Amino acid sequence: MRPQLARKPENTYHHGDLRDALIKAALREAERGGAEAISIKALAKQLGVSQPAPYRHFADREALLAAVTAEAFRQLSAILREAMAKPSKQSKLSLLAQATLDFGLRRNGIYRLMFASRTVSCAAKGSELHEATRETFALVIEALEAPAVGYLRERQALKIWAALHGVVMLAEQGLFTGEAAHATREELVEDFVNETKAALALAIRAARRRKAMSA
Amino acid sequence: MRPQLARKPENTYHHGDLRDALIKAALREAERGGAEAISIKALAKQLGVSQPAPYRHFADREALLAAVTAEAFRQLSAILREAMAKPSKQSKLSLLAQATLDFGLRRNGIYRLMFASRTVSCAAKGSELHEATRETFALVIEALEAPAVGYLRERQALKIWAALHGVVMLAEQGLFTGEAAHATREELVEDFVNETKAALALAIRAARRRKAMSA
DNA sequence: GCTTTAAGTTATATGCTATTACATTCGCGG
DNA sequence: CCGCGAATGTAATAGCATATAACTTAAAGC
Repeated sequence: MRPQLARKPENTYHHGDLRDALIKAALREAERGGAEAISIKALAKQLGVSQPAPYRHFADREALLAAVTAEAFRQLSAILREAMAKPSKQSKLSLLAQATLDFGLRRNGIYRLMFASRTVSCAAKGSELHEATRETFALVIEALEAPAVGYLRERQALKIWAALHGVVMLAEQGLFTGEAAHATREELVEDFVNETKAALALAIRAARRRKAMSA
Repeated sequence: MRPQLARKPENTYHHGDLRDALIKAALREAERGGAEAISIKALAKQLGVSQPAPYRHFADREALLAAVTAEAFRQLSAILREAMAKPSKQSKLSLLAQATLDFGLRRNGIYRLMFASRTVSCAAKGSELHEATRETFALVIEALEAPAVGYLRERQALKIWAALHGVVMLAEQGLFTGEAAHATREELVEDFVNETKAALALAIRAARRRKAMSA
C-alpha cells in the first residue's frame, strides 16, 4: 500500500490523493444540502488535512464546485447509460426519463448543483464541466433512437430534457404533494415521453415523404 | 412626511420601515447573483442601520430569504396577470408563457431564488411564501381558459408550468447558445403552448362526448 | 405622564474563505 | 545515491458573514 494510492495513509505528510478525496467528500456533502453544504474548511477537517490544503488543488471554492459538478454529470451519464442498457419492454427514452426523475429527486442536493446553480453557465467552452454536460445531453439524443433529420432530433431532445427538469423542479417545490397532487410526477413524465415519441414519428414520416417526393 | 412612512428618515433612531426596505434591497441584490448575493451585513450597511438591526425583523437569514422569495412570487403574479390582461391576438396561455420565460431569463437571480432553491420546499403549509406560490400557480390554471373537467386542467397546468421552467433552466445552462442552438427558447415555449392547447381541446371534446352519451 | 415594548446600538463569539510565509516529501538528473 | 526543484502540506493571519447578548432609545397605550 503505497502512500500515493492510499486514501488516508495516516502518519504521512502527504495525503496522496487529496484532490480526488475532496471531490468525493464534497459530493457526499452536497447530496444533502446542495452547494451551500460544501465547506472547504469542513472537508479539510473531515479528510484530516489542514484547512488551507485544498487550495493547493483548487484555486477557490468555485473551482472545487465546478470539479464536483463535472463529476456529478459523469455519474449521471453513467446512470443514464446503465438505465438505457437495461433490457426492458420500455423504450430507451422512457428508461432515461425515469432514471433522470429518480436522480433528480433522490439526489436532489447534487441535482441542484448541476442544474440550478450558476456554476455550469460560467463554465468555459472547453472545460471539463462543459464537456461533461454535453456528454450527458448526447445521451438524451441517443435515447430518442431516431435518425438525424435536420435538427429535429436535437430539438426534441431539448424539449424532453427541459420537461424532465421542470417536473423535478416542481416536485421539489411540493406542487405534486397534498391537495395539488392531481397527477403524479411519473404520469407527467410518461406523458412527455409519449408526446416526444409521437412528435418524432410524425416528423420523420413527413421527412421521408418529402424525400420520396423529390426523388 | 412622518417617520413611519419615510424610507430613510435620516437623523431618526428608528428607521420606520426597515423590514420592507430590507426585502426590497435584498431583491435588488438577488437580481444579480441570486440568493448568495444577499448579505444581511451588506444590506444593513446599505440602509444605514447597524449590522444586527435586521435580526429584529427576521429570525435568521433563511427567514429573510423566505420573505424575499414570497415577495418575488407576488411580483411574478402581478407581471403574469398584467401580461394576460394585455389585449392581444395571442392566447392568454401564450402570453403567460412568454412572460414567464422573459422573467426567468431577465431576472434570473430572483428566478433561481424562487424555483431553484430549497427555500420554497421548506415553507410551511399556511406560510406567506406557500400562499404566494399557490397564487402564482392558480394564474397558470386561469391562463388555460378551460373548464374544470376532473383534474384535467390542473394536470395540463402542471405540465406547461414544468416545461416552461425546464426551458428557462436549460437556457441558463447555455444549451441554446453556440453550436447547440438548434431551436430558440421561444420556439420551444410556443411548441409546449400549442401542445397544451391541443391536449386540452381534445380532452374536453372527449369529456363532452362522454357526458352526452350518458345523458 | 409613566410604563411597557418595539426597534435600534455596541460588543463579541464563531465559522468560513483566502493569502502569505514556511516546512516536508517526492521524484528526477547528475 | 544524493541533492535540488517542484509539488504538496502546515501555521498564522486577515477579512467578511451570521448570529447572540446586553444595553439604549423612541413609540404607543393605559
